[in-house]
Parts: sequence; C-alpha cells; structure tokens
Amino acid sequence: MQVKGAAVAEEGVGKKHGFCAACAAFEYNLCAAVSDKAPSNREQRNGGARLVSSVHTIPARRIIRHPKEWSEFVPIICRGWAAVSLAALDGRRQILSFLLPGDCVSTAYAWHSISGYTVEAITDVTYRNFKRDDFKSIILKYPDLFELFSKVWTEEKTQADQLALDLGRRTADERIARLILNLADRLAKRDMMQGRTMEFPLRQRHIADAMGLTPVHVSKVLGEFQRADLVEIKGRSLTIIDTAGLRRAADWH
Amino acid sequence: MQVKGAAVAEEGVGKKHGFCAACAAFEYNLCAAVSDKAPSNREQRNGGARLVSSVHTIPARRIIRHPKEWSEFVPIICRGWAAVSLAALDGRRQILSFLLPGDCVSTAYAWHSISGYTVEAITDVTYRNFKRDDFKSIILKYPDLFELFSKVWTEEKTQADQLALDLGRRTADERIARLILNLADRLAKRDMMQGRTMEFPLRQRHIADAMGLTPVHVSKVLGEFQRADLVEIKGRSLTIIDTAGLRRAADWH
DNA sequence: CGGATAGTTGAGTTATCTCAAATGCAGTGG
DNA sequence: CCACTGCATTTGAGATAACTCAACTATCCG
Repeated sequence: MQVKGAAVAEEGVGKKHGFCAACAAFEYNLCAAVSDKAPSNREQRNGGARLVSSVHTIPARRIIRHPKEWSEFVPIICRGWAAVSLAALDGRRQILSFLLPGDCVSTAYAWHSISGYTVEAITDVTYRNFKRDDFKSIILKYPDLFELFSKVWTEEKTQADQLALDLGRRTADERIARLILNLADRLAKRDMMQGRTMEFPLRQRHIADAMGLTPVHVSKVLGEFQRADLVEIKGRSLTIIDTAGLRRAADWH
Repeated sequence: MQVKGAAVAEEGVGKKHGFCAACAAFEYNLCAAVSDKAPSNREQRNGGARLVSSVHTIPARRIIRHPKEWSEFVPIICRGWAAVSLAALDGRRQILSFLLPGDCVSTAYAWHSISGYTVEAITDVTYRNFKRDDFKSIILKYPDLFELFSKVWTEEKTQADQLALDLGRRTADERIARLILNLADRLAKRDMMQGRTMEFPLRQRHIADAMGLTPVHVSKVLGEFQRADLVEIKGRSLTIIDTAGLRRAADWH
C-alpha cells in the first residue's frame, strides 16, 4: 500500500487529522513529549516524497514482533494497546513500555534492524509498517521533522531511565501508582480519557511484568488501592477517584 | 579552545589516535557498540568544520553536571570513570550508567538541553565539552558520522533496556555478576584490561545504586563471590578468576 | 454448559533491607 | 610519626516487602 502526502484517511490517528500517518504519529508523540502545539499542516511538504507502508490488524494476545525477527519495517501503532518486552534466557519477562496509538515501537527501528524485543498486542491492534529506508530518508530530508523525531527519541530515553529508577528504587505501591498516573497522562494527551476514567485493558500480569512484580502481588496492591478509594477498576476501565491520594502514593512530582 | 580536524593531541582517547576527539570518542563507542573495525582516517573530512570545545579536569566525587543545570554543552569523557544518575524526591538514587573514556554522557545532549540527571566523577575525570550546535551540525553534515552516532544512540537505548530487565527480573547475584562482566567487556574494547584484571574504582555504594540494592547487601554478595573464587578484589582492582563460573552466576548469554 | 484465562485470598518462605557495632584505610594537621 | 576524622567495608541479628504455592472464585467465550 502506498501512502502519499495527505492521501490517507485512516482509523485512529490518521483519521483524526487527515494527513500522513507517520507525521500524525510523531505529532502525537511530540505533544506527549514536549508541548501542546496543535498539529500543523504538513501535507505539501511530504507531497513529493513517497512513504510506502502497509496496515495490519492483529487480535489481542498475538505477537507483532518476534524477538528473533530482523525486520526492515518501522511499526507505528494506529489503534489499540501493545507491549514491548525483553526476556531473559529462562523466560523471565520485563515489559519496557506500553504502546498507545501514535507510538513507534522504538525510534531505534528507524536506523537499524533491531532484534531481541517482543512486541505483543494487548487489545486488538492495528499498526502501520513503514519501510525503514523510506522512513529514514523522509526524516533526514525535512529538518523540522527530524527535530520532531529527535524529541521523540529523547522522550523515549527519558522514559526508559525513569523506568530504571522505578524498578531499582521504588516500592511496589509506588510503581503501580506511577504506572496508572503515567498512563492517564499519556491517554489524556491523546484525548482518550473520559474525565477521570480510562479504558484499561491491562491484565495484572502485564502490570506485574512491567513493574518487576508478581501478578499475585499486583492483585494485592490493586486491592488495597481500591479499598482505600484511590481508584476504581471495573470491567476493563479504571477511574481515578482520589488524584491527590494516588499522587501521594506514587511519590509524584 | 578550538579543535580543528586533526589538530588535537590529547590525553586518553584523543592522543591514542591523533585525530578529532569527538570522532575518536564515537569510534570508541562504535567499537563498543557494533564491531571491531579499526578507526578510519577522518581528518580531511572534518577539515573544514570547526568544533569548539573545552577540556576540564575534575577530582573524584565532584559533580560534573547538576540535575538542575540546563547546559548547552555535550560532555564526552576523556579519562576516568563517571556515573550518570537519577534521583527521586526523597533522595533515593539510581545510577543509570557508568561512563568510561570515550563515552558521551547521553547522545540526547546532542539535540536538547537536558536536565534532571546528575553526572558525577568517580575517579578524577577529564572530559571535553562540545558546543551543542556545532556538534549537531557536524553530525548532520557527514552521513557516515551520523550513522556512527545513531549506532551509539541505539546502543545506549539497548543498555537502558537491559538495565530494566536486570532491575526488574534478576536477583542481586545475577545483577552484580552481570555488572562486572559488562564492565570487563567495555574495558576490553578500550584496551583497558590487563589480562583478566581491571582497574575497579567503584565503591560498593556505586554498585548498590546502579543495581538497585543496598551497600550492605552488595558487600555480602561480593564477599560470596570472592569466597567462591569467582573474582578477586584487591585495592582498587578486580580480577576475574573463574570466567565460566561468573557467567553462570550472571545467567549470561 | 464447559474450559480456559484472570483475579482473589491466605499461609508460609525468602531475598533483601535496616540497624548497629566493629574494623580497616587514607588523608590531615599537629 | 601519631592521633584523628571521615569514608568504606564487613558481619550479625532481626524485620519486612515481595514471592511461592495452592485453593477458590469470577469472568469470558465458544
């Protein structure tokens, strides 16, 4: 499938703004990373360049990227939630990040064939594969697109570093509270919050794998949080009831 | 101080190869990151561009970068060991990486003013500050220098992700064994190993802060390792006695 | 309805932490 | 050269956060 300039009207990200999906993705990420600047008009700029990409839809629990795969595509999430993880030899898993619509699995994919990471759909996911070389040259061609990209890149690193701080130095309660607040923030930037309520498709084993804990323990902590009226989890959605309390529990800035 | 092409003869990295310090640093990092390719001749290429930089030397334990500082310089280590860390509000610290000669504090510094990180000298350290804008434009000007840079960047991210896996999913023994093996690898790439012996200036609190543990516990683990004849630590140097055993303890690939 | 996956709860275990005291060791000033 | 101060390390005893195991319940989906 070929995408040229403003030619794509697509579900989720693409649809919303009605221009090139890759740019939309980065605009999203830029918002998340840096400011609230409204997406600008980028159509004519990419008018000349051709960004080859293909859309895929995959059901929940399915693998999007296998750790042994050396792909030459840059995947960007259009709809749904996914998880990027790393595994030790004996199978212990660590989830490095949850991907939301507009997220790139990793900006590193833009430069090199990467392997070792597992990307897994949490909900049904639709994503878009960009050919690395095209992606790369588009980014390098337009300086402010590159600027955007480098911000996303930096933001990605910041997140990774914060994760290390969480895993190394915070208690289970703090970690889980932070995860919730973090997700709430990211969803808010995407207009995916209904007030204080968010869609929350994560299973407790996802939370456990992301925060270096056991599902059993996650259950206990989440139970406490609910009994303390910090949050309410019902069905597959989560409502933050006591923001201040949750922040306190999270040792939030 | 101005550095132009091959004009610099400098201690450590620079001296060894006798060409532009920034390139040398990246060559080093490239070696560490990707391959063993011998540094190529890069003089004439940078002949036209001017890279402004200044050299600083700082005693052990002193801060190189304060978390509240928004600097417009990209610091690269020339000599000595340093640590990059992040702190929570209440002072809990997580060391994200140890910097060796040739390392850039973070490639993210090349694009943005970053704050929040502490960089601290472990031994006496001499480092070089490059003006960000110059640094940036040099990198963008020469495609294969950019290629190099992107590899370092990717490697940095890989390390951060592995750290998360370590902190989230591995035992104290594994973490410490891996840290040692990791450092040995990195030092070997820099020709800084004498056989199986390396200079080892880390205090146990550095190891603790890097691996999300307590100094007390680090002491105990290190004690076991020595009693089990895996390593020997004497003065400020460490010798790997039983590589296979240490690897086993580390759950090494 | 049945079979799988997910979540809850309790009891007992363990890795790691905290506290504290003792020792070593390096640099400083008298 | 010695005493002194400030760090670093070692060691032990006791505390605790998080884990394991296991049984039970709830939820989902064909």
